[in-house]
Amino acid sequence: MKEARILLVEDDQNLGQILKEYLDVKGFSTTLCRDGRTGLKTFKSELFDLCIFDVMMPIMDGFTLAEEVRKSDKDVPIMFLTAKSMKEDTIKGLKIGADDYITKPFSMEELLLRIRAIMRRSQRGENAPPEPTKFKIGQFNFDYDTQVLKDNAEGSEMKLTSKEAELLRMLALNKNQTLERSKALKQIWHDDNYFNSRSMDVYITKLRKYLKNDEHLQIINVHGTGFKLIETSNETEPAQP
Amino acid sequence: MKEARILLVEDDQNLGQILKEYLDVKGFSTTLCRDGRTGLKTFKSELFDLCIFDVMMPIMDGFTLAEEVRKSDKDVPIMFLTAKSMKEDTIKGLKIGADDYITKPFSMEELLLRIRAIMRRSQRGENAPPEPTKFKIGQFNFDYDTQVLKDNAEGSEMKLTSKEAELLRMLALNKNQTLERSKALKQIWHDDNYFNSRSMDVYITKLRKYLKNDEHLQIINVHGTGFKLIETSNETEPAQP
DNA sequence: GCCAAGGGTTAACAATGTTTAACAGGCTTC
DNA sequence: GAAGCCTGTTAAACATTGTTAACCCTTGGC
Repeated sequence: MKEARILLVEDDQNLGQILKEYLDVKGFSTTLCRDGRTGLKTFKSELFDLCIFDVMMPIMDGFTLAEEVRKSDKDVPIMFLTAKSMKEDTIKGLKIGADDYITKPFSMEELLLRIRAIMRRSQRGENAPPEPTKFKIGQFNFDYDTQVLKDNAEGSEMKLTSKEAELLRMLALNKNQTLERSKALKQIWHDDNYFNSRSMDVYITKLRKYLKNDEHLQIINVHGTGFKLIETSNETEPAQP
Repeated sequence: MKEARILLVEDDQNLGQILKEYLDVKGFSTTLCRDGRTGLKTFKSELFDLCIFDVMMPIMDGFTLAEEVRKSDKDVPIMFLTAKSMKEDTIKGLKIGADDYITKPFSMEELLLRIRAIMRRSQRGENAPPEPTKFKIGQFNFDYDTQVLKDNAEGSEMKLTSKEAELLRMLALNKNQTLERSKALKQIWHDDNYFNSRSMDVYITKLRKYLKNDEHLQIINVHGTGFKLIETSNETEPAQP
């Protein structure tokens, strides 16, 4: 099982640092932000499995941050650190969709137990529909596990690199739909920034070359948004009004 | 449940004696040492389920002692007694792999609760389903205990070295998933650095040679991340989402 | 002690994979 | 249609991995 990523937003530098070190030692990959604004920015550019937000923070409080986060990801588990168990806070948090609360002061051990509980829960969710790893794309068979793309027309096989395979898989999973650039960047490159974005463009070019034998396949760009792998059927000639 | 053994290292004779008596009454078998040096010596010659070290001690402080102990046992739970909750101390301790802290002054009751919590935790770890040591990998049978890899197709047996066996075991445990390079290095080489990483590459080559008779087995590289042992079934039928 | 064998590491070089740079077009907006 | 960002493409630069062989060690026999 891969190292889980945690986004920790805590304005108290001391507590934040201690928590981060502790969680890192316990096998998580933790990113610490000092305030809600940088927290939100970080969340939008990287991929996390769990968010832990302090409620009382300057600039942007934990609840507001959570609401913003929910706008771009409605599933990621969120946990709040509250000064004391205030009913109002609790209710507000529940509305936003918090997964757990922990009231200061708390022991590291307790925090860890709760984190593991949440992880276990959200894993179950993932277990439900296993994502396919073998695809039929036009005249090709693509096996994500072996990273092999087979051209059924020519009978040839091409060995893809891991990045090529990951990108093609995401495109295939979203066939005929737009795959958002930032989504792919977060999942494959783990960071949505300019250089990775250009790198992704290079991979799009490579994939287009791999698929060029089948004229019914195209990877088209959706300007400012992402890419779309489209497969047009042979006999369907749509009328142009 | 067997009587748990505790190694208590505390330079304050009064406190040490009181703690020992209390713990003994509560059903533990406690060994008390007055300083880090004798503590280390004792640890190396006997078996303990838990260590409790005072941080402030002459000759050898608790952290140094813990580091030494970690060299010969990287799993035994260690708990620190600290004069006050010093942030630096906490961080230092966490890096070493402490399981808990307790700040003086503390109540006996609190200490007992924490000890039991730790015991419960480490027991859970032990109770968890024991990791398998015998694997069926494609046309091979691999026995980690005897370090023997048997080729069922040819009927031949190969004797692996310990490093080969450990690496193959980790790959087998993560079959069809990516085994992170750093994870393997930490577990098998105990240090994730450039040279060990190259050494691991050499072992990957060796394992590939061992497995090359079965064409459905591959150890493929996930660039910048690790390796994946994949076993492909004979029939390749791509799923249509 | 000396030698040989085996296991493990380091070195060296080849091959492969990924990112960055550079430049050429494209799409949008005003 | 000009300015400014986005995208397409290529090639060079950089980083990681594959492989072989030499080089340490340690161990055990003589």
